[in-house]
Amino acid sequence: MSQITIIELAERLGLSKSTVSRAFRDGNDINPNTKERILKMADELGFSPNMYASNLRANKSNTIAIIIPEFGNKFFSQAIKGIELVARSKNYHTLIYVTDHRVDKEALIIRSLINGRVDGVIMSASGEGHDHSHLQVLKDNNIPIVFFDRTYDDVNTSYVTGNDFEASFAATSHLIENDCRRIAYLVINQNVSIGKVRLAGYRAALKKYQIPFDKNLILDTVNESDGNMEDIKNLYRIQQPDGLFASVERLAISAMRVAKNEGIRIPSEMKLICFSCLDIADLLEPALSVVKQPAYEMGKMATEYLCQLIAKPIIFSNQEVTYLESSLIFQKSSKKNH
Amino acid sequence: MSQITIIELAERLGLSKSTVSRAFRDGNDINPNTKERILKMADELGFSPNMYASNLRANKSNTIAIIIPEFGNKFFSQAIKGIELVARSKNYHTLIYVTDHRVDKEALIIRSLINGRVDGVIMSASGEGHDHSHLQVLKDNNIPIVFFDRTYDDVNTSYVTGNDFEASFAATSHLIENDCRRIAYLVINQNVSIGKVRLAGYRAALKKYQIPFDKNLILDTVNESDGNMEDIKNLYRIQQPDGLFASVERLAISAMRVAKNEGIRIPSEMKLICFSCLDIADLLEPALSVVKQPAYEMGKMATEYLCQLIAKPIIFSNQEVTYLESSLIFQKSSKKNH
DNA sequence: TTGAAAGCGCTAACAT
DNA sequence: ATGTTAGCGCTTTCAA
Repeated sequence: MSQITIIELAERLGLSKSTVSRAFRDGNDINPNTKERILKMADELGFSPNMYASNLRANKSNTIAIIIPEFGNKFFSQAIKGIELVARSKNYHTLIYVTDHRVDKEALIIRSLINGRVDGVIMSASGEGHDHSHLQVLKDNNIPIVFFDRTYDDVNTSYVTGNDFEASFAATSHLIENDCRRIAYLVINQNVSIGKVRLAGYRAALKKYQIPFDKNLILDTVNESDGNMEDIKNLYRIQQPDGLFASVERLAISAMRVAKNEGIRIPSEMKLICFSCLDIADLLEPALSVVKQPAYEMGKMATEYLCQLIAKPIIFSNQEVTYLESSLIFQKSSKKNH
Repeated sequence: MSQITIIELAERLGLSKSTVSRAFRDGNDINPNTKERILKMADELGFSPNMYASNLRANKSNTIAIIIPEFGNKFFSQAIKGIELVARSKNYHTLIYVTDHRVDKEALIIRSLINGRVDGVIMSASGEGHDHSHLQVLKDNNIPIVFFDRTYDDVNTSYVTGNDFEASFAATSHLIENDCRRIAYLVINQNVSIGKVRLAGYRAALKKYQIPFDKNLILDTVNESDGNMEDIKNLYRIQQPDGLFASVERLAISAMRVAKNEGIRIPSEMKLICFSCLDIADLLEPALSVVKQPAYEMGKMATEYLCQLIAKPIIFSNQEVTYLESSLIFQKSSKKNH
C-alpha cells in the first residue's frame, strides 16, 4: 500500500492540500460540494488524515490513560467500562495501564505519558509508598488527572470515590446489630486511602456501640491469596473473631476459603461482610453481604470530570471530591438466625 | 509550563538539536559523555521527546489496540492482563475498546485505528453479522491483527483460541457419564465462532454415546440476563433437560438463578457445566463445574504473536491458529450422587 | 562525533 | 471558497 496523503488526494482532485484538509475539519469555510467530492474520494481510497501530523500541529492527542492497580475484580472492570463508554462518546481513545499495586510501575507509566501522548489521566492509586512526587510531571506538563476510588493523601488532585466512611460505618454497625462483638477488620494497607477511610468508619461504629477498639483485630495483610489465607487463618485461631469486615473483596474471598477449609460456619460462628462489586454474591454459599460501590458510575463521572478539566484552558482547579453512594446488600453471610 | 523541545535543550547545552535527538535513540553515533549530559539535563527539566513528532517521522506508533466485545467476565479481564503485560514489556502502549457485541461499533472502532494510530490490533470478535469487510482496511493499511477466542470464519487471519471442540466434547461426555440424557446446550450465537465450535463438540459427544441430537434442546438466547433467564426457564419447563451445558459463563449464572427461583435442585435434578474463567466457582452453591480457558496465556500469546507480525517487514503470513488447552474442573454442579 | 538542512503530513493564518 | 505558505518537533541523510 502506498502512503496516501492529502497531497495525493489534492492532486487527484485538482485542488490544494489546504482545501482537502478543510474537508476533514468542521469549519464552514469550504464549499459543501467540494467537501463531498473530497470525502467521497477519500472513502474510495480508504484514506483518513494521519493523526500524528494532526496531533503534532494541534498539540492534542484525543487520548486519555487509565491507570489501575489491578484487573482482579468486577470493580475495576465496571469502572473501565464506564470510562471507555464516556471517553468514546467524546471521541477520546483510551489507553490502559496496570500497576500491579506498585508505585514504581506507576511512576514509570506516568513518565511515559507526558510528551503529548495523552490529554488527561484517570487513575486509581497503586496504594503504595509515601512519595508520590512522580505525579508532579503531569502538572508540569499541564496534563490533568482525576483519581477514582483510591487516591493519595499527599497529592492535591480531584477524585471521585464512594462514601466509604459512611458505608464502613453502616457495614460495621450491621455486624454489631447482628450480635458481633469481636469484629476483625481485614485490609491490604491500612495507612493508605481507602484502607484508612474504611478503617475510620469501622472504628466510628465500634465507638458508637461502645465496643472497645482492639488493634489485634486489625489484620493488615498481603495481596496474594496464599499469604492472606494464612494470615486470616491465624487471626481466626488466635483472636476468635465473631465477625469479619473485609475492606476489599479479595480478602473476603480468602476468608470464605479459610472458613471452608477450617470448618468455620458462616454466619453462625462468624459473620462476614465486605466491599465488593461481585455480581454473583447471591450465588455464593453463604450468600455474601456486600458494600457495593457504583463502579460504573464512578468511571463515567471521573471521565466526565476529566474531560471538563481538559477542556478548560488553564487548570487552576481546586481539589474537587465527589462521593458516590454505595449500596449495602445484606445477605446470609452477615445475618444472625441463619 | 513552557513547551520544552530538543531545541531548547540544545541551546542550553550549546549543542545542535540533532545531537540532542541522538541522545534519545539507541545508535552509537554519539559521544557517551555528551549523551549522558543531555539525558541528565532532560531529566532535570522533565523533558522527553514529543512522540507525535517522532511518530510522524518514524511512521510507527508503538501502540496496539485491544478490541473486545465486553468486560463482563474474568475471561476478558485475564486476557487483557496478559496482553497489557506483554505489550508493556515490549514497550507498547495499549488502547482498549469495547464493542458491546456489536459489529457496527467494531467497524467504527477499526476505522478509527488506521492513520497510524496503532501498529497492530488484538481482537476478540463481536460475534455478530456475516459481513466483516470492515477488517479489510487494516490489511490495506498494513496493520496486522490477531484474534483471540472469538474469530470470524470469513476472514483469514491468525488467532489464538482454546481447544474448544475437545473441551466441549469432554464436558458433554462428562455430563453423559453422570447420567444426563437430555442435555441442553445454551449459547448466544450458535452460528458464529465459539458458539459453533462448542456446539460441534457437544454434538460429537452425543453421537459417541448414541444419544440422538434434539434441536429443541439447543437454546440460542440473548446476552441480557433478563431475557436469557426467561428463555432458560421456558426451556426447563418445556423440555425438562437433565443437564445444561452453557457455552458462556453468563448463561450458566442465569441458569443458576433460574434454578434457585424455580426450586430446581442442582445437580440432583439437573446438572450444569459451562465455559468460564470464574475464580470462585468453588464457592458457589453448588460449586460450579467449569471448562476453564487459559485466558491470561491466551492474551500473552496473542500479543507475542502480534509483535512478531509487526516486526516483520511485509505481512504475508498465512493464517496461523494456536490452540491452548483448557482445563476441566468438575465440581458439585455436574456430578451425580450429590 | 557533531552540525546543517530537508522534510514527515498536516493545519491555520493570511492572501486572493 | 480556495490557494499559499510557514511551521508543529523530531529524525536522518549528508557533509564537516
